[in-house]
Formats: sequence, structure tokens, C-alpha cells
Amino acid sequence: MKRQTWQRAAVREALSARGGFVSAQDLHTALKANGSPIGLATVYRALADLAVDGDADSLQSSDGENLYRACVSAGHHHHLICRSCGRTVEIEADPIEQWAAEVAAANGFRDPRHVVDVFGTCSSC
Amino acid sequence: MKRQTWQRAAVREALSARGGFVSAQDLHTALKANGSPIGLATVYRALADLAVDGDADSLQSSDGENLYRACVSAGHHHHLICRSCGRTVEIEADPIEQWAAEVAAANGFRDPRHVVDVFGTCSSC
DNA sequence: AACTAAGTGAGAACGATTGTCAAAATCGCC
DNA sequence: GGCGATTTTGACAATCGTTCTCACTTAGTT
Repeated sequence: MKRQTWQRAAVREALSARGGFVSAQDLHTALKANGSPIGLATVYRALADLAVDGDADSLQSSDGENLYRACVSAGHHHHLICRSCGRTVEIEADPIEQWAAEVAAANGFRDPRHVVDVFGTCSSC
Repeated sequence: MKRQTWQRAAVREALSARGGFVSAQDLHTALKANGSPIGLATVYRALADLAVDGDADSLQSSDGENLYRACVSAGHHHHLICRSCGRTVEIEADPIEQWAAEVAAANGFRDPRHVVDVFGTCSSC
């Protein structure tokens, strides 16, 4: 069974308070800075759980870190990310979903899944 | 100046011999297995150089490794990757290029770049 | 052949993540 | 409210991929 602990709540809250993508380490540092005695391993575990449950989504930064973000729209979606300030916009990509499925089928691939993220510099940067 | 060494040649060759995506570690192991006394650090450096020069492209696997592949078509393209055997198909994605540019512009993002990769299970797996 | 700057390699260092395991906290039940 | 079984936690060690260090070698030039 899955238990409810203040640590998980804290991670969940800190994550949505941030808005953008954060690394597990950063989140841990932020929590500690706010006086929480939470452990690093716990943050990792909580984030992994959130990602599995669909309450957060994750992506890898270009330097190999796992970044997490509180998921606003629960469904499948993609991101437009500012490479300078990290601001993130969730985007719908219906044409891409279809295209991915078609391309996969055309090459005999089953059970297609895809990674689609767009990076750019936002208007305020 | 950039010098030509047998090590770089070996990496380049081993990479295209493989066909699909390989991790730096695997490539190093393969080279050693073939009797080459090449060092691991050198393989990393050579791969990074190849990627910068556009002779190879790289992506991150789901478990955080950097994978490299000899680039057949020099231009911009994407990949369809079998999650089971690693077989890779290079795919054109003209509609996506356009879509990415549009979405970026619509949200005030400049200089858009994107990551598009499709994973699936190929017909022979 | 000699010179010089770039490249190499063994191993140390590093940073992110995961595993370990005893102690602490939660939930279901009385 | 108290109890017990079981999950979760947290400090720290371990792991894994990658990068750094630095003395040594080598390509390319003169």
C-alpha cells in the first residue's frame, strides 16, 4: 500500500511551487533551505513515484540530469522550454502524435512512444 | 590544429561498423576486444569531436547514457529506435520541422531547436 | 633530425543516482 | 488511544558514466 507522509507532500508542493523544471538535487537543496530535514534519497524516491503516477513528468537535460516538473494537464503533452530562463509552456501536438504513429507503423514498429520537446529563447530573454 | 591519429580513425570506423547507436563504453570494449590498446578517455574525446563535427549524432538513452551513431545523412533528421534490439531508422520529419517553428513563434520563442525521437518495438523483436 | 603543440592513456576525481539497513512513522484494527 | 505489521525514511556507502590531470608520446612542420 502507498502511505501518505509529510515528506512526499513536501516534495509535491515544492515541485508545483517551482513552476518550471527542477533537478532532484535543486529541489532537495530548496527544501533544506526552507528548514525541511528531508533526505536526498527520499526526494529522489518521491520524484520517481510522482513521475510514475503521472503527477509529474520528467526529461533529461543536455548535461544528463533528470529534471522534473509538476504536471498541470494530466494527459499526454509536450514542452516548449526556454533555454535561458527555463520557462516552460505545455503544448499540444496532435499532428505529431499522428505522425509518430504513422511513421512507426510504416517501418513495422509496434507500440510507439515518442519524445518531443522544443527548445528556444523566450520573448523576455 | 586538429591532428589525425589512428585512434580517431579507429573510433570512427568502429562506429560506422556498428550501424546502430552505441554507448561510449560499449564502443571502447569492442575496440579493446579487437586488440586495440585505445584508452577509454580517448574514445570519449573522439566521440565528442565526431558529434561536434556532425559526423556522428548523439542522443541520451532512457537510463542516462550518451549514445552515438555514425551519421549517414549529414542533414537534420530524427530517429525511430527499437527499444528491444536498438535497431535504428533515420526518418525525415518535414511536417514536424514546420510545426516546431510555428509553435515556437506562436509563443514568442526565438531560435527553435527540437528533440524528436520515436521509440517502438521493431517487427523482428 | 629537431621542435612544438596537440593528442593520448592510466587512474583519480567527480557528480548524479541508487542501494543498504537500522530506526522511525503510518495505517488498519481492536 | 494503543498495538503490531509493514512501509518509509535517512545517513552513508556504493555504483556508474563521464571528465579531469598530467606525464608521456606523436603528428606535422621546419
